[in-house]
Amino acid sequence: MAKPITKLKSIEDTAIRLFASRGIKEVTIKDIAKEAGCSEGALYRHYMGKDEMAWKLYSREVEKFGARLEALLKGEGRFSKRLKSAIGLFYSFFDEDQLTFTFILLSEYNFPLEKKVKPYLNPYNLVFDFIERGVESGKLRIRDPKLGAAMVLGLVLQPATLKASGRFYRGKMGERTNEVSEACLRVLKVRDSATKTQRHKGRK
Amino acid sequence: MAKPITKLKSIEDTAIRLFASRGIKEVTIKDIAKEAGCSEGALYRHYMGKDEMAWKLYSREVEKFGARLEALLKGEGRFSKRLKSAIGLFYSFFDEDQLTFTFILLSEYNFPLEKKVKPYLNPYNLVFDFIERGVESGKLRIRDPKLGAAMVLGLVLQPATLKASGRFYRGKMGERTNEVSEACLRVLKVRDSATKTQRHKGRK
Amino acid sequence: MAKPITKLKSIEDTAIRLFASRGIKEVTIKDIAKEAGCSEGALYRHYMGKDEMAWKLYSREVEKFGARLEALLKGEGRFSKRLKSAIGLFYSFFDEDQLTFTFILLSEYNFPLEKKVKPYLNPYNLVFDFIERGVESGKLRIRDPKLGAAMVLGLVLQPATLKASGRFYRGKMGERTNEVSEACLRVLKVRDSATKTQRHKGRK
Amino acid sequence: MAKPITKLKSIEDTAIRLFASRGIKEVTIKDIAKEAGCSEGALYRHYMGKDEMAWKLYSREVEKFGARLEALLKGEGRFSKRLKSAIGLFYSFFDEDQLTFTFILLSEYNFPLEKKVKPYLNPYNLVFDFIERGVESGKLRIRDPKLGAAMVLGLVLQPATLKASGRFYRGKMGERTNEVSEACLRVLKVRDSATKTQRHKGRK
DNA sequence: TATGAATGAGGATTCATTCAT
DNA sequence: GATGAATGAATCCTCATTCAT
Repeated sequence: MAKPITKLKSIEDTAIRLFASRGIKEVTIKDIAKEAGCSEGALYRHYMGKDEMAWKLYSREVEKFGARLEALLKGEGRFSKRLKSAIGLFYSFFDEDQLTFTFILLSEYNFPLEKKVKPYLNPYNLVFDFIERGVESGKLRIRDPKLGAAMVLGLVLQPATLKASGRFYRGKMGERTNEVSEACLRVLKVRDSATKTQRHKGRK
Repeated sequence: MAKPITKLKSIEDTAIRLFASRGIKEVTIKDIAKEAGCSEGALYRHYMGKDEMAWKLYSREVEKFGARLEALLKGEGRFSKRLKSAIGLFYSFFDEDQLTFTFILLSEYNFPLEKKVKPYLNPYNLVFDFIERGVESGKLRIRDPKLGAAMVLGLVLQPATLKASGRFYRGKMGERTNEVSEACLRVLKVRDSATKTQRHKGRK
Repeated sequence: MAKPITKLKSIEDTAIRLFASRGIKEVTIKDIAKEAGCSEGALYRHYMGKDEMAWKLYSREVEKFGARLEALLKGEGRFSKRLKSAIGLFYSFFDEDQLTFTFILLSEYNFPLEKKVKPYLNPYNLVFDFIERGVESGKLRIRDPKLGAAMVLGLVLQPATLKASGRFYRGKMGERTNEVSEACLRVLKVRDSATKTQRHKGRK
Repeated sequence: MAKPITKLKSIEDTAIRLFASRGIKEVTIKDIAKEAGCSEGALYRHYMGKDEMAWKLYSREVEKFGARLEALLKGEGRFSKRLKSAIGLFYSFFDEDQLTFTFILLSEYNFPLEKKVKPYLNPYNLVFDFIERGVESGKLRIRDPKLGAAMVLGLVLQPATLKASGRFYRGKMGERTNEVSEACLRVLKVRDSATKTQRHKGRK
């Protein structure tokens, strides 16, 4: 156990870090090899090429996150509670592994359209389903769940994007969970007791 | 005199179209030349190189939009009215020139950090200033204008991003202006008559 | 007309020469560029890659030769006369452009099977058709034209192959045209006056 | 003790098969290891490297065949009989182990010129010596034994080459031994009783 | 001993940019 | 000017061979 028998982890960590900070296209195999402390060819034992590596890392991380998100959104509890937990999950992911979060955020549109993560682990789909169920059950007074999901996702992610690019406050994103969650509830026109309470507090 | 103008326009239109659909990095000079119907060298008559071309087109379009946005956000009228006009501007830009809109959206993080559009025409700055003035004047009951601006921008842009990538309804974005505007007002906790009306309707 | 505006000819000549002497696989782009006096990238203006270049040169030369062969084999005159002319053509091709001849000989089995020269210019097909017509018209007393064509081709080409690899006499292949032609006539059991004369002479 | 022998055999069989179907250069160590069911490193236990392996396999097979050929060509019996046996040997080799035959045929020009099989087991040399002795003893009425050997070899091998590449009849090559042998006798202008009989039959 | 990850020296290819015509 | 062939540095990738485990 002294030495790892493979440099795969080092390669992957380095790749995610570089992809996050410079974008996939700007990172060369040479860069990764140099920073991972291995030869350029080592990469090809584990991946068919740079593009495949980028996609595999991206989909793996998205799906890993998607699995955690699914557990929260499909779990027990009031709508508003689950939503808040989900946003907490987004932001704790950001705070704990900003590189991976940023990698995901920035890479989304850098893959061919036919490449798709598993649909049932796709965060956008999960959020959409969650909101659609909320609309159908009458808990949300908005009309269009697709638009609602898009707005909520943008609302949640844009502050993180801004922070990732260094144009935001220094604190943890987790500290914003409450404010952002309440904004989401207002966007979605949620009616359950938590929201009412919220509004009362807001008014006083 | 018409001809050279036309040729440059053809190059720029082609470049924006290709950049929007494939990303700057994936587009070669040869691609642009072929589709614009000119030689590879012709491009260098107008721009110093591909990167400069991409940046000039990007900053020009962002600033052109920024100028229109500024006129609305700094204009007369109630906060809610101006916000709605601004969102209408975003979405009519999208509907009328989706390629350019997409080019801007996707290219934002593809330039070196030191490249910056003129700050007073930067849409994010304009939105931030607008919201900050709203907070300062007491029209918005949120605490952090930076967070508010980020949330609102994400809320507005994410539906457009989704539509640009083909994962949204077929209609015009302009049709969503009302819903999205109202969501923004709720996010920002605007207090002026328009919002109140909105809430009353919502409660009944 | 002072300078050629392209180095294509130089590249192609060099490529054929190197392919002939070392085999396609053993020749690198760098080798070709160096000997052709150009950069490595120059090649890619004219061909999509090394493999495509090799195939294009191969098929072009085979087809060029095939066209000359066709004119002889489908021309006027007795069977034996045309056969002899054809063999003369093979050997004068060898004597005049040994590099190209050798390139063709050695490269035949270095291409994927689905790559095919135009069938009506394929020398093997032309010889086969020629012999088949001879069999059908009763001029040849062999049974199987396919076998006959294969034997004749091998008989004609093997001496050239040997010579190309430096394991043969120094003289011109053209000097062997008569002996080889007569051997072919005997293999094919040709009956027309020329052959009979030949046999009489042989017996005395 | 059976196992290691079997493993080596599996590597060699696989190598010959892959070399025959794709050419030495196109086959990688990884390919061989995968198809032979062993590790990449295992190969280096038996050979110093890929090139050495290819050459050892080639020369071993050529010499094995050469030994059998020598026995026939230097054996007893009329010239024509021995020639026919030799051709039978070529074709039964082909029929019984087409992969090895093809490997030999296609690999001949893929080794450095200084690599040579043992001269007294080299099939070309054996055929040349055989024919030279025939010429010297007056059994063949051709002048140039080197040309004769080349013609005969080409005549015999070309049909096999064609068959190996799938462009020939389905039957066994062995069925062509008679026709090909007789063609060789005519090429070589053999005079011994067998030939005369042949000609008589041919004329009727 | 057997494995297969890693090496590293190339090799093919790309492509923004230059420049002779 | 306009053209597009050529440049050449950078990039991705290959693969025989080595070697730590």
